[in-house]
Amino acid sequence: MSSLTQGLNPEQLQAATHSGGPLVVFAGAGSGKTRVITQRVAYLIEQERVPPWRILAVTFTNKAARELRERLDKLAPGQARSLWVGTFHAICARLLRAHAEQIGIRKDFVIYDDSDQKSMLTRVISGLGLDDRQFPAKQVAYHINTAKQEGKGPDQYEVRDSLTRTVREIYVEYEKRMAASSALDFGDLIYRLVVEIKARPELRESLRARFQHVLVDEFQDVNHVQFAFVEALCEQHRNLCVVGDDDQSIYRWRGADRRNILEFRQHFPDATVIKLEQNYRSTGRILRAANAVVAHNVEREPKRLWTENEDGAKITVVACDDDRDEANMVVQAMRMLLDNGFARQDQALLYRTHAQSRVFEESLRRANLPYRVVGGLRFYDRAEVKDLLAYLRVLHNPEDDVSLLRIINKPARGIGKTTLERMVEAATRGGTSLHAALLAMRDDTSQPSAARKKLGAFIDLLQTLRKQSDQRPATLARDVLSNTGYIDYLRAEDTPEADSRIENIQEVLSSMDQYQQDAEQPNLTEFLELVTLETDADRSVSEDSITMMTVHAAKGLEFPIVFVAGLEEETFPSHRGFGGEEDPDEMEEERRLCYVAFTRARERLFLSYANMRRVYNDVKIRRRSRFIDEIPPDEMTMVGGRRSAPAPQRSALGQGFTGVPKAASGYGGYAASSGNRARPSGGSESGGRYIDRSEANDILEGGIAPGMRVQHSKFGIGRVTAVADGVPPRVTVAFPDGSRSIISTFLTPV
DNA sequence: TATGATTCCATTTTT
DNA sequence: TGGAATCATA
Repeated sequence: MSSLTQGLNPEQLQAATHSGGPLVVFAGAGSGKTRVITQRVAYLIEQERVPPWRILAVTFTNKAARELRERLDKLAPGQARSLWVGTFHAICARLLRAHAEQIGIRKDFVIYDDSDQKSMLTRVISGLGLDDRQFPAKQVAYHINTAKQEGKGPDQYEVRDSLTRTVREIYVEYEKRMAASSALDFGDLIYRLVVEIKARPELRESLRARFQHVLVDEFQDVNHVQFAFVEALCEQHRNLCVVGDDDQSIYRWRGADRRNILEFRQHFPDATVIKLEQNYRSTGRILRAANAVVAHNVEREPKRLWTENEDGAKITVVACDDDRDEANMVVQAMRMLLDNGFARQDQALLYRTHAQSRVFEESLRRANLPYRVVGGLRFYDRAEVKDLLAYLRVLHNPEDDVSLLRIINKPARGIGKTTLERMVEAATRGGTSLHAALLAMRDDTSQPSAARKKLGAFIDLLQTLRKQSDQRPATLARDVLSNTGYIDYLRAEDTPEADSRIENIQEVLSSMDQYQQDAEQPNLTEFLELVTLETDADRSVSEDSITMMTVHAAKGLEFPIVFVAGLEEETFPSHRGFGGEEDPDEMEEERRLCYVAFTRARERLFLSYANMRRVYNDVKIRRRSRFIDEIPPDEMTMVGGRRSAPAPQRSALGQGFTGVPKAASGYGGYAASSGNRARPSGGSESGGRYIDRSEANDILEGGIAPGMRVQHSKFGIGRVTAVADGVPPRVTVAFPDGSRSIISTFLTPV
């Protein structure tokens, strides 16, 4: 046991070795949460002798699940394999398949992702003769998904007005079509299982008997059905351990309910409460800044995060003229850091919305710095990837309407709109799948013979594929590509994008090969499920590049250097409500988001904001974010704000910047430190208004540059005449009564 | 059926 | 502003 729990602090130890009964762990940012969960699972297996297959650990991402398994494998070799670890969705999908017969669904049901769901809804809405402008699929999807999160089926869905009445109508029809397609959407995976658990005592008993201990990570972001699921599993043995941080709850808009963790003690009055408050990740300054900001929230579990780490450098706040200026400042600082021995993968840039990434991408490209943008379009969402998967899905489960519709005329095989409309109509009327309608239509002599022939050819194609394949995913996929001429169809486009599409197809094939090697029993069902439940962040491998992502995507990650950009009112915190009144709950969530952003940083935190920002078509004046003002002034250094931006060349930027600005000697002449681990491959060129070396140095070393007016507590106000390298830099200042050399940290710009 | 024009949309997005 | 999706037209 001692080897198992070595190096844990008393609270961590208590959490890891808690033997049973409800337990809630409030785990602040960087408090070693993952470690505790892993150690706890190991403890249960090794000490309490709980068989691994009777332990269920729920994580919020597939990546977290993988990590947990890997770590556990080191702690308790050989035990990790049979442990139940996964996201709510993955776990529930697995349980639904295992009990499919009992529940009365196809064992090989497909999982519809958001875009599949939207296609289905679009069809249902127009099938009901409704105006799709009045009832956009996206909005209806939101209502249906919310209902499922709250555990409400069409029957429980509350009708309040004419809109909800129609939504309910759509909901009913949608469920019918989903059933005909043997498809489940994301929400269904959990909702459906909960419904069945409630309705079927024998299922309930078998699930209860199966899991002896349940652990849930990121509990602050659990929604109602998810909680109901967990509660149902633990009702008897009550061995439920939940871990989370209410300050890091950032998915309220998706149904996450912080009350689940805040009110855990009401649900389980005998719950043990443990708070992990020691932070092992960040410097004192970063932690104090993050704490100070989040302390402005009213509704939170009181806690005091502390650290034994040293204070570290002050947080640098950079004021910029506009968004382009901001991008240049940040990139310049990144280059300086690279010169000072930090690697590219040590640095991350976080922003509130994806839209902000573009300017930075441009700047990074100009600076020749490799970067990686996490999120945005999921790999498996690319059209060509979806096409290939749709073929596989149809071959595997012909009833999958959405996939069938997607591929029936791709590549074009002369099955036109009218034919399809008739088919859809027949399927809806008969309550059958499209596939059934397709077969019937081919055999219906009252249909035009040309159409019947084309349909017949398509049916034969599917037949052939189904027969000739040995059903291993990769083989099947290759057969699909060759028999349908899909690659040629792409190639025929003859565009540069087509090439990258073909590459993407190749990547799918190789991921299939990989899967076949890794999986115990490779099969199409499992592969398809894996692919729909996998996100882009899950696939991302760390390369030697700077990482850019939204704050949401950064949750759970950490970096030595973190830049948070766009700290302006309206941007971060994001929008306010319509009437100008801001919603306090929303503002608190924004503040938590800010807390998450800051606490990703280990050593250095850079914040930036722009006084002017392009928003869609026009330029808006921006005010610095209140979150900056909530940071204790002592913890930060303000840089910039004094530069006026003449930049006549700015307009030339749009056409692509080619020349090297005249002033561009500063960066090239910079004396690099000896500890270089990575170097920017670019030359000394930089785009936009050039930031000279002293300015860049400001950003890094505390905002002191020649020419600036600075204040010293003893000598008063003076002007900087020179800055010498060093950390912190020594600054020569001309005071009224003579020149002095002073360490920059004793100076404040005025 | 392929293209160019037009229109629509834009917060975050663990699954 | 920019991109994706849908529409119109040859």
